[in-house]
Parts: sequence; structure tokens; C-alpha cells
Amino acid sequence: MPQERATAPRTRNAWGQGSRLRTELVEAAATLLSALEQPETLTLRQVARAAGVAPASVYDHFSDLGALVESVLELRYAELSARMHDADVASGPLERLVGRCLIYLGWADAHPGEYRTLFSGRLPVGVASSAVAHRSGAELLAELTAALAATTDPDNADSDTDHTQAGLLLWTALHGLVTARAEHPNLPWQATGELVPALLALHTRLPVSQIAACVPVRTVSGESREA
Amino acid sequence: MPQERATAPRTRNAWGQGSRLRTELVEAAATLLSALEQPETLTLRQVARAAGVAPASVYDHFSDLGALVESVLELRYAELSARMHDADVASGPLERLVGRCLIYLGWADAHPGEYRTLFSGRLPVGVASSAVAHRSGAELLAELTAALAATTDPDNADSDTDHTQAGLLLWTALHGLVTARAEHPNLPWQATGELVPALLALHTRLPVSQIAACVPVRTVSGESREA
DNA sequence: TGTACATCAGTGAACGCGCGTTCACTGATGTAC
DNA sequence: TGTACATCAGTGAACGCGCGTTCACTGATGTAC
Repeated sequence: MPQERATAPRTRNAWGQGSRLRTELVEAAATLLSALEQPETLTLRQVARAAGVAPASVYDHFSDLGALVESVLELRYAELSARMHDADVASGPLERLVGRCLIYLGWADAHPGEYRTLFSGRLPVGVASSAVAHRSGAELLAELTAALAATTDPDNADSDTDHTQAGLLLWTALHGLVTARAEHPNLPWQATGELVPALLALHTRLPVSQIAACVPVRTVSGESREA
Repeated sequence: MPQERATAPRTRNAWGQGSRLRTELVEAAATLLSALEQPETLTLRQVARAAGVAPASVYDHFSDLGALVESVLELRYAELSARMHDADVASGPLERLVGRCLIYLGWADAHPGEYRTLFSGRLPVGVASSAVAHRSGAELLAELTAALAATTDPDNADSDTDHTQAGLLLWTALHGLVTARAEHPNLPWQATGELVPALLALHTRLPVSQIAACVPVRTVSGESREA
């Protein structure tokens, strides 16, 4: 027999609490999108099975799988955004920039499935990432750009265009690093605590040592080679 | 009625020429993988339709869609590899490095679907990229790493590990740039002729002007803004 | 306190579709004698 | 030169599957009088 349901047979929500299923569906879809080897294969029926309801019940809360996935993106962006703002408490501009990069890479490493959902377009077939996602992503980029400009151009002498370009180059480098590391884990990657100073030395034109001094707690070494 | 076939009804191959269908299937699959908005949706039946044969005929040449896609990857790698070697004719090491980067980005821009097939893992569901692809990709990376080391370390004073790290950072930056530009075309990107000097200035620590002088023909400006 | 009715949260069966894969087949072309 | 047979290059129909979506429904809980 096929496994008709993955969880216990679920007790229906109390009168007036119908919107709870909405949350459960979003969480089930979010979990599946992160966990599935091929998120493109996610179906409405899979989500319903994971939530323990009939496929038809999904339509009470979402017009289709696309609308459900949109809510998943909102959820995931809120999670990453909250983590990124942890870097704001650091003392200086360079510390905050280093903190943002470390948090970004750290979140990507700790949550590869979630990162993939947000930034690699790995969504179910027929579903495109929404306006919501674009808005949240632009916000994240603007904050990173500002953090970089605060270290390279404290007097605000350069143009906004220059700042934007520099921010884009930094973000594409981070994104490229994340995806390349995820897709080719067998290549000889340095630890994040060493990669970030190397990368920021390029993008800030400051010496590696100065940046490395801003890496908190020493997350470094261990798997690094060479003196 | 559904469109049962996309092309003319195809004349069957002559006696002894059966392996021609193999080539036609690879080319049909390659074209579809590049052109489809969602390559993950590619099916064996679609390839058969595009080639003008019955679905069952595919099995005479490939065990399944995965084997067919593997041949597509071989084909695409050979194409990119041939283009990359065009940079070998340039006069100096910096010119060759600049040439490689320009060709890489240029090929990615001119063939976004093909790039996606090779480097973004956008393959049909249930199909994973093969050992063939990994080998060809590693070769490309090694050549780029050597080209970078030839400009930054002509006396070969640094370790292989340092070269490998630097090569990886450069390639991830290029790859990140390509994917970010493809996924977010509305962001204010500079022209490739200006991006490559900016990027290589970071990775070689040479002045932008020296690198820009190596960009052939002046593919620059036009869509660039700011003085 | 009763009772008729409305609302809510969700079900279960059914539909038509495209899919991968199988199997026996067809008809043209070559080869042995 | 004939003719029986083998090989080749495919075909066409069928199968079982999971899918999105629909529709009438069910049974518990609230509300009006």
C-alpha cells in the first residue's frame, strides 16, 4: 500500500480556528522545500499529505501551490533578515560588515535548503518567485551595500552608483561562493572565518590582518592548510 | 487536438544509419534544455516529439532520460571549452586572463540557457549531473587558476594551495556574477567590458587602468552611467 | 430550556491529463544460397 | 537471377501512476428565537 499520510491523522481545528491550517500548510511546504533533494518536484498533494489533510482542503486557504510558496518565501526572508540584523550591535563599521558576511555565509551553511529556496530559484515547477521575494531581497542588498560603503567611504565622497556597484560585486561574490561551495563540496574550500577576510580584503582593499582581527570569537582554522 | 508533433513527420534513417537518431535526440534535448523556461520539466516524451519519433524509439539509444542528458552535458562542455581556448592566442599573461574572463562572461550572456544547463544544475527532475560534467568543470577551473597565477605570481613563489584558493575565489565571483545578473536583470549592472577590469583589479590587486588596457576592441560603455 | 438553522472545517470520490515503460508488431533493406 | 531469411529502424497501443482541480457532502459547533 502507498503511504497515504506521513503524520498522525490530525485532529481538526476548533470552531473559529480554521486559519491555523494556513500556518500548518506554510510550515509543511517550507520544510519540504528545504528538505527535498529536488524542490521542483513539490506538489500540492505532497503538502496536503505532510499536513495531514485532504488535497482539497488546501484550496480553502490558497488559490494554488504558487500562493502557498509565496507565503513560504515571506517566512524564510523574515528568518534571514532577523539574523542579519544581529550584526548591527557590533562596535565599528568594519565589525558590522564582517559580521554581516559571516552571518550570511553561516546561515547559508547551516540552512542550505532554506538558502536554496530563497536565492537559487529552486521552486516547484510552474511557480515563479514573487514580488514579495524581490522586495525583501533588494532590502537585504541595500543593507549590505551600506555596510560596505561605511567602511570604504566613511566621508561619503563616492557616488551612490559606485556604492551600488561595489555592493553588487560583494553580494555576487558571496552568493557565488555559497552556491559553488554547495554544488562542489569536494573542492578545497577554506573555512568561512578565513574566507571572509580574504574576500573582504579584495572588496575593501584593506589588509587581511585588519579584517581578520574583526572576526569574533575565532571561528577560524581547524580545516585550513598551509602556514 | 493536441500538437502531436512539432516538426515535419521525419523520414526514417537509411539502413545502417540508425545511430543518426542518437545525435538528433541529443541535439533536440540540448535545444530544449537551453530554451525551456523551466528545464526541470523536460520529459522523454517531449524530446521524442521534438525529434519526430515515437517515445519508445528513444530506448533504442539511451537507457533513460538521464543518459540522454549526460550526452547533452558532454556536448555543451565541448562547446564552451573550445571558446575558452580562443584566449590562448593573446600576447601576455594578463591579456590571456582578461580574455578568459571576457569569454566566460560573454558566453554566459550569449548563451544563458546553455550556461544554466552546465552550471546551475537546471536539469530534468530525477536527473543528476554526471561524472563527465564534474571532470570537464574541474578542467575549466584549473585552466582559469593557472591563468590567474600567471599574472599574480609569475615567479611561482606561492604555494599551489594559494593558487587554488585564488582561482576558486575568482571563479565563484564570475559564477556569482553570471547567476545574479541572469536572475536579477533589473539591477544596475555595468557592461562586461567594465565589470571584468573591476573584478580582476580586486583579484590581481593590479590597478583597474592596467587591466582595462588589456580589454580588446573596446566592448565597453554605452550602458554605463556616472563620470 | 429547547430547537431550527447557519456557519465552519474539512472530506472523499471522481474527472481528465501527461508521464515512463513494455511489448508485439511492421515494413524496408540487406545477405546466403 | 530468384527467394527465403535476417537485420534494421522504428511504430502504436496499452498499462498503471500521481497529478491539479471540481463538487456535493458531512458532522461538529455556534446562534436566533
